[in-house]
Amino acid sequence: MMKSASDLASLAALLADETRAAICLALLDGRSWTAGELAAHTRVARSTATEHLHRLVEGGLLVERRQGRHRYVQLADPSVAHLIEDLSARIEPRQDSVHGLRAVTANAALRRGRTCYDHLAGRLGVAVTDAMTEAGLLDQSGGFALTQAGLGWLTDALRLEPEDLRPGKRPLARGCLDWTERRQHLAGTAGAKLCQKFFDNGWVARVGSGRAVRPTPAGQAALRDLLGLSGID
Amino acid sequence: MMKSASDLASLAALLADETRAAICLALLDGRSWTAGELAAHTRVARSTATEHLHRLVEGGLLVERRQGRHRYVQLADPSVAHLIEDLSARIEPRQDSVHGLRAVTANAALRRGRTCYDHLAGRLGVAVTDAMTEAGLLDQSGGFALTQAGLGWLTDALRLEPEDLRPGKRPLARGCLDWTERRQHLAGTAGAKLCQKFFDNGWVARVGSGRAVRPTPAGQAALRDLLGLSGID
DNA sequence: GCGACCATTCGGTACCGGCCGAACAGTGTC
DNA sequence: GACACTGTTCGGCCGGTACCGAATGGTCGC
Repeated sequence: MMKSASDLASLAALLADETRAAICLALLDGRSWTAGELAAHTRVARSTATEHLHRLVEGGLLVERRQGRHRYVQLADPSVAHLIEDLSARIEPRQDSVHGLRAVTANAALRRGRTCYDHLAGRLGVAVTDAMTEAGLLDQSGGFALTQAGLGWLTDALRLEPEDLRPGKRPLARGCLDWTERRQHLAGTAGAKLCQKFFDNGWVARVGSGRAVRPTPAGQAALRDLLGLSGID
Repeated sequence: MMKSASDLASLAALLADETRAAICLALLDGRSWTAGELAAHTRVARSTATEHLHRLVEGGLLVERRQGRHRYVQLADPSVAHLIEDLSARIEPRQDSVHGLRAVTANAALRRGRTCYDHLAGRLGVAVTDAMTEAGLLDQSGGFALTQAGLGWLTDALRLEPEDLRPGKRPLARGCLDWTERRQHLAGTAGAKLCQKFFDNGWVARVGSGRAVRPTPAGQAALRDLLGLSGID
């Protein structure tokens, strides 16, 4: 019993450093970054970034892929992303008075819509989730689960493959608490597949180089037709 | 954006110390402990424990209640318990070859059944969850949620108050990953109320002074009658 | 009031860990 | 092969912090 206290502490220690925390937050976009990119992003020397990545990989939070002279890292697992999001959601909802026009517009874009590792978040993610609940596709009254109608909708209307929607190790549907909206949105396997389909169909597109996304005109039409959502930008 | 990295790091830093981690794990039993008890439990000087408790309260993980010359602390919130359980679940499932008879029997008792902050866990908690799923009271196929039948069962068969089962800030039903069974069990408001009812009815009783619980004879009969569960000890 | 007891504050010490720069190794390019 | 570039290793510096013991402040029981 006492042993697991030190395990818990070691795990928490991985995120207890500002630079490592910034690295993990950057990787929340679900993509692979090189060590150099992360060093530049966190404004530390490359040697320092190397050491951090070593610890994070050692601790199982990240996985690496060597390719030529590059070292790509990404989050090990959707559950890691979930963990980091959960921790972020606990942070006091402070009034972040970020100064500078670029920061403000970037923040506004993120609030409007973004990816949260592999699913949609921000106002867009919450709007989709709410519309699905309204339509009886999602049940939030007794927890957070897809209904039978919801499963059918994903395969019929959205043309997802049924074998992609089997409950496996990862839960099919999960609520993920949004740190800007303070509301739940759809995560889990279904949330990931839905997000991927939105990208494949050209319904959403990335804004800039970060995690921000916004619906395309075709996407706005699809949201209106499929979920009765209008006025989503 | 860069700002929240330091927030995340500060939050993680609270759990990144072995003594503070041990304190939080001890408080997972849901009860209030005094500063002195925690100091003895973690084998540090009282002055050291005081400093740790100060930081944990400051960081919002714990709340304190002064009463006479005692200072009682407990976890601030069910979501804190959830967070700590989530982190613990990520810890490598190592073969804990704990030596000594007392440690072995204590561990066996914990594996059999225990409370996880405010709901049932261990083999007992998983067995109840599985039986409820089997009976169509709980839906794990599309997520983790109570069915309409499940809600009715809680009020009719278990005589829980309907007003206690309204979806509020805390989700009604949530899956909580067990670190011994590696399986989900019922948590959230419904899990807490169900656990409380089990105690009130004398169906389960604590074993020793820790978190371990086991069903009473009356509890075994109730589990058989209500859920068709037999052979639970 | 006096003595137990719980908790807190305050120096002081020791150690861990983040950071950098410089040197070095591996990889791709001209 | 020379060069540029990415990433790694190593030594050294520095700040933060976990820890303790002794002294102090409250609170309860006699």
